[in-house]
Amino acid sequence: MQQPGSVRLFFSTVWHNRFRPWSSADDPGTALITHYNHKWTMDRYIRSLNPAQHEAVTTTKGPLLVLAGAGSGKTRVITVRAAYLIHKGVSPDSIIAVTFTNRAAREMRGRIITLLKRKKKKAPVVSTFHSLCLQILRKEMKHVGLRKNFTIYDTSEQKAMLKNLLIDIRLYEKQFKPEVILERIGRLKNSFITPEEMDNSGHDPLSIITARVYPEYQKTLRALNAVDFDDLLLLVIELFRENPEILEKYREQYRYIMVDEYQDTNRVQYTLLKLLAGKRKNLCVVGDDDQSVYSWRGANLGNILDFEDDFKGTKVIRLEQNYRSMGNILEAANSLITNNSKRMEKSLWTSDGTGPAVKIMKTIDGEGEARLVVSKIEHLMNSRKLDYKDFAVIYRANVFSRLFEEELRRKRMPYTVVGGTSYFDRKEIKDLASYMKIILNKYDDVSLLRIANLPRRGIGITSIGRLHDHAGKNKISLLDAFSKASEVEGVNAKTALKAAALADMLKSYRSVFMKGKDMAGMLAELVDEIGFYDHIRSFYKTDDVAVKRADNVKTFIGSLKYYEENEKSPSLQGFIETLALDNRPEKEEEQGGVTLVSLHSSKGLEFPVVFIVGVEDDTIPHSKSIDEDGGLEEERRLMYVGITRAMKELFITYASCRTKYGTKTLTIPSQFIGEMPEEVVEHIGFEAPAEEDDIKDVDIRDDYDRIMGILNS
DNA sequence: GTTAGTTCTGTTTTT
DNA sequence: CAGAACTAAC
Repeated sequence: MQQPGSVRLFFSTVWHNRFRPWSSADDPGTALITHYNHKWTMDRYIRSLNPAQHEAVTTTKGPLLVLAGAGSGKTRVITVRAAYLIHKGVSPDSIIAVTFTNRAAREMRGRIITLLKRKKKKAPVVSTFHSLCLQILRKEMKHVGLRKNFTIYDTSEQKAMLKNLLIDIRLYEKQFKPEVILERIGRLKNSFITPEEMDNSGHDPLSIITARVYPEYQKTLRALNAVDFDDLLLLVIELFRENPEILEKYREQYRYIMVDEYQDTNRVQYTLLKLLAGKRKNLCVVGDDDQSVYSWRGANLGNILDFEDDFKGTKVIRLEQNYRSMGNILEAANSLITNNSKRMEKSLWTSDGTGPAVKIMKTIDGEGEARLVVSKIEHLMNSRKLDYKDFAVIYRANVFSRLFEEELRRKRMPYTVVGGTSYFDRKEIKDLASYMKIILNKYDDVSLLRIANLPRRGIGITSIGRLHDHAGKNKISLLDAFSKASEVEGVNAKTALKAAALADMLKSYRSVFMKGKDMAGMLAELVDEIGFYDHIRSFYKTDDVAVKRADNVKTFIGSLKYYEENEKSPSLQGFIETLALDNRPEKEEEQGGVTLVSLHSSKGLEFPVVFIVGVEDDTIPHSKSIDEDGGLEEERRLMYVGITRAMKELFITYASCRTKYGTKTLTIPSQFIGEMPEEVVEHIGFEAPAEEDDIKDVDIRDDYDRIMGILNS
């Protein structure tokens, strides 16, 4: 039942906390929980929820679909629900919460732990789909066709492997790039089509090549004792289907399943959930169809739209009260999203004030846009006593970040770029990781190929090719072929010696690493032995770049050390898996600067002041998306996600001229701008001056002051 | 086997 | 324009 009194009390507390003028972007839930931890009991947590949230938390049996609009306390529902279940006597071991990203998992785990602190109860498992599956595979290894120490291939390794394969079977054609074929294969795998069931009736060349290559691809992966990301889930599903008793074991184990960001699940993940839920069907999924922006990656909106049909007796709960954004922002978002036809009807509301209008600003070009946004941030910081971290600049494509980075650097303002090239994707890191992978898994030809002549040790592609062929013919691993290089035809004695030496070295490191003692020290030694720093110095022409790359290597060694010190039973395999599955540096600390982030990765974040930039036709919606089925609607959802990140103030900017691929192009404003109601927006035409000091012309000066006046009022 | 010059191609991104 | 990938000449 509803508890009006306490609801009121709770929200006024939150409001107070949150709307202390320009307070930080803390989530109200977290802030409250940490702050009042000492006196809030579970009962009060429960009563502090609004009626819909309350119902979601206390409905513990059967299938439950929570349609949670942006900023409606979705994560809070999951965390409090977990705590509630435990409070009701459910063992923490019986509960599992599944997320997509490690970031989300970490955050959720942290919040649940906070909630449970008083009770000193063990926290339930919070895991991503992939790490959950990896764990299961590891435990049930003997039932799966994998050998010990198998390797997980990331996208680039997948690509490298496929390319080699294509060359081997003489199907490598430039017009059919490995990544395109890989995408096809991925689609097949995620539709549960095995190589044997492959439909060979395709007519176009790409289909023919895919049909031909897919079985080989899968065979090769197994030969290399490797799996790709899709396999992690598929192998578990296969395991469950072939071994009902094992499935039963996990069903008994995980009696309560919760899924976050359910709109992002693909068919395979959904199947896995169905299998795990079993007859009990204690499956609680939380998501927002309006925030589904990953369909290009296989996310299936059908999963959310069909949930009710698939699980008979599903209880559907809508969370429509928004605790994040002011009225005008919400209104703009609501109005925009109603232009989508395929969606579950819901409408966000707030009991908060309307707040300032959504400001739409036009600038002459991309550079002017950056100057305008940055100077606007400067002004707001001073006038509203805001911090750098209260601002976010959100763009459609990562290339946009550069303009803003340059401008922020020029003004010496701190900033953090979210996403982009990850630290572990750096070449030098991947090189070292390949060394570690081949040391761990001697069948991992892809890794050996990568480092065979890196640093240069005189083993050229011709010799490598011969060794590779030899390995293929004799059905031995490439590493073994290296060891016996002298027996291989066409490899000259000198080269053979070098190859054998490399193999020896790798094998000797294997025994050392396997002891699991001071692996960081071992790695440092390895780096030394192969002369990696010299290699970096010669590879990168300029000194400062080389120094930076060398620093990355040191950081990498440091992260291994960190791993060893913080892991209960550290192992080489464990570290490499962390690398593959949790692709983030250890210290992902918020540096407290202005946040630069793509629309996609802004999902789940919130900021008092948000600038969505480059809101032009062909950018949002992106020209490449509109041809695709439902592409426009997905782009609209993307815009919706961006808008709903803003708490207090939202700026939407576009430039009338933009440099694309080195040429200036005239642009037109995005159609989405017109889809927001006139009552909540304010248009400001504005040409940013090059620099405040450069303004000599009085007219421009006046104009600048006038518009700044409007903006700051 | 290595290196320097040339062509091509540009979303989004987690695991 | 800029980075990757590829080709042709040392």
